[in-house]
Amino acid sequence: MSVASQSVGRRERNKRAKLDRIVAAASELFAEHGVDEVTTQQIADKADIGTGTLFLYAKTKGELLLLVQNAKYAEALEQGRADAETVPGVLDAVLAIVRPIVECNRTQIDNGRTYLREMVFGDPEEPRHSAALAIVAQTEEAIAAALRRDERVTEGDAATLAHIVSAVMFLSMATSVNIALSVEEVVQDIRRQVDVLLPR
Amino acid sequence: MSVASQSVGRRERNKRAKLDRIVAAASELFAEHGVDEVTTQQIADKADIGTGTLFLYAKTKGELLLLVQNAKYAEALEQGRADAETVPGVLDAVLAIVRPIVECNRTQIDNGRTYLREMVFGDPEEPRHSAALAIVAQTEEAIAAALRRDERVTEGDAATLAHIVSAVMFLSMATSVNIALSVEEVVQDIRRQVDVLLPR
DNA sequence: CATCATAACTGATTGCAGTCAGAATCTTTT
DNA sequence: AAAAGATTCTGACTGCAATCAGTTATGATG
Repeated sequence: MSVASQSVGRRERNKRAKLDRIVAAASELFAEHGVDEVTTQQIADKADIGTGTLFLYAKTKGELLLLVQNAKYAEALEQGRADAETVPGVLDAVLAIVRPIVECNRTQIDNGRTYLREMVFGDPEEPRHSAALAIVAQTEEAIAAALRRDERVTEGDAATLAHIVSAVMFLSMATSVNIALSVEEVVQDIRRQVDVLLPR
Repeated sequence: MSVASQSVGRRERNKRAKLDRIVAAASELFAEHGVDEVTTQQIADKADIGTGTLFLYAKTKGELLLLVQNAKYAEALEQGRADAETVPGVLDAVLAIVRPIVECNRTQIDNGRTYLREMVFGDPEEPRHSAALAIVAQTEEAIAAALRRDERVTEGDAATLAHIVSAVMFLSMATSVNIALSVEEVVQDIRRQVDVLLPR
C-alpha cells in the first residue's frame, strides 16, 4: 500500500462513505416525514445501496433512528451543561439541563418518542443502543453535579436523585398523555415534579 | 324476542362468547410462549375465528396483550392495597403496593416489558389502553394514600410524589439494563430510590 | 314467512421489516 | 499478475401484522 495515497484501505473508505450516505439519507427522510412514514426501502434508495446492505449498518430500523439521533442528543446535553453553569439556583440549573433535551426531543414528536422507546426497549447488545444509554448516564451525571450544589444533598443521594429526575423526564416526554403538550408545558411538568423532589 | 329465553340477542351473546375465546386463547399462548413468539394467526386458530375477526376485537397485537394483562394487573394492585393496610411504616407500605405489581410484571419478563411499552407508547384512543392508564392512576392513588400517613407530606405533594414513584417503578421494570434482575432485586432497586424520595 | 337492512365475519391480499444464498469487490499470497 | 481468500454487497424472498372487498348471520318490518 502506498503511504502517500491513504493510510486506510479502499474497503474502509467505502464503508465509511456508505455509512455517511445512510446517515444523511435517514436523517433527512426521518426529519421530513417522521420515522413511521419512511420505509427502509426509501432510505436504501436515497443512500443508493441495496436493501440488505442497510441492515449491515443498522440491525433494525430502530437502530437507524438511534444512529441518527444520538449525535443530536449529545449536542443538546452539551448545551444544557453549559447553560447550567451560568444559572444560580439548583432547581433552575437542573432545568437548564432538561430544557434543551426536551426541545431536541420534541423537534419531531413521533421521532422523539420512538427514540425514547428504542432506548428503553431496544436491543442492549447493539452499539447505538449502548451509545444512547451512555448519553443518559452523562445526563444524569450532569444533573447530579447540579444537585450537589445544594449542601443538603449528600454525595450518594445526588446520583440517585439524578436517576429519578431522569425517569421523570423520560415519562413526561414519552407518555401519550402528554402528546399535545408544548415544549414549555413539558418542561413545566418536569419542573413541578423536580421541585417536590428537592430538599425543602 | 322471548322474554323467557334471554334478555340479550343472539348477536350480543355470540360476540361475548368470541371475546371470551379470544382472551382465553391469547392468554394461554402468551403465557406459554411469550408475546413475541406467538402469531396472531395462532391466536385466531386457537379461538376458532378468522384472521380478520381477531382485529375487530383488538385493533393491534399490542392491544390484545393489554386486554389479557389488565385484569391481572388490577388484581395485583388490589393485593398490594390490602397488604399496605397491614404494614406500619410509610416506606414499607409503598413497597407493599409495589411488590405484587413487580411480581405480576415479571411472571413472564418479555410480556411484562411489552405491556409497559404498550402502556406508554400505545394508541391512547383504544379502550384497553385507557383501561391500563386507569389502573396506573389507581396505583398512584394508592401510593399517595400511603404517603399521606407521613404528616410531613402535604396533601398536594402526595399525588406528585406518587406519580414520581410510578415513574421510578416503570423504568426499573422496563429498562433493558435491569433485564437480568430478579423480582426481589427490582423491588430493592425501587426501594433504594423511594427511600431518597421520602422526607427525612 | 319473505324481504330488506345492518352488523359481524372471513381469508386472500397488501405492505413492510428483516434474511440469506450467491455475486461482486477488495486484499493477500505466491 | 494470477489465484486464493476474505469481506462486503445485493435484491429476491420470507414471515407476519394488519386490511378490505365480499359473504354470511342476525334482527327488524310488513
